[in-house]
Amino acid sequence: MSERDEDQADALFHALADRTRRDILRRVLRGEHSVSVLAAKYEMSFAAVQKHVAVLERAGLLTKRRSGREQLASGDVEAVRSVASMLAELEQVWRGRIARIDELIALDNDKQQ
Amino acid sequence: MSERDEDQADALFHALADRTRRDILRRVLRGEHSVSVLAAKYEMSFAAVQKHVAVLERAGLLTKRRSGREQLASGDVEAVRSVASMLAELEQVWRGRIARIDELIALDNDKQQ
DNA sequence: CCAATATACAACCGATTGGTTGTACGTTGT
DNA sequence: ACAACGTACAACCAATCGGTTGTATATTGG
Repeated sequence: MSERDEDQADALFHALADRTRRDILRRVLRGEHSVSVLAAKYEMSFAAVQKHVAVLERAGLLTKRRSGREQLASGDVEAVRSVASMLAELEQVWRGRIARIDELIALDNDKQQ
Repeated sequence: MSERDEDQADALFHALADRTRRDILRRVLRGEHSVSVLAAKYEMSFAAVQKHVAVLERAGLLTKRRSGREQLASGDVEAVRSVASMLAELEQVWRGRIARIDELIALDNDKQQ
């Protein structure tokens, strides 16, 4: 695994490790939302929400599109899938362990016969 | 989604948002490793690695088992799967958006006929 | 034209993070 | 018995995080 991939993984998991950001992500996956419309949903300053959006954007989990004075944020499902595939990879590592255990059991059965 | 679930999600994503911890998780998913054996693999102090293991343990991504003076850590694939299912849920949110777009297209086609 | 709106960004703050060293304590091998 | 080993945990530190307020800039509606 390359250094770039690890940086990307750091950014993705970090972005997801905050409930406000996960909630923003759910909203923008549902459809486009301007930053100020998003900000209105939370009991924190506009600037705070804007920072959360920026973290999600840097991780690639959402993209922004200008429309007049508004900035419309939209969730990127491909980035979500890339995280899912990292976890699938981890599960594969675990499957290898089970396969090795099964192999040992099989060898043991052979011996006993 | 309950507050407890959100706390758990915070802990899980935070635990995964560090490359050393992801690497430790890969190793312990492959099989049991003592904390000191894990510590030997990284260019940082034993205490630092021990803290990383503790973060993974608190998130439920690994469990420890005492064996004499050693503490054997083992990865928990169920916790990995629970993260994967959170992402699947996000992807479902996105699918709803697509479904609504398709619906609008269908309505538009009806009008034009 | 200009007041209101939407955004961006810097500076600041307390809490948390990821690392260190040092100390303490149970377990083990000789 | 005791030195070496494996672990736990506290105290500390610099850097980052999640939040704030304040300021600047571009766009819009009346």
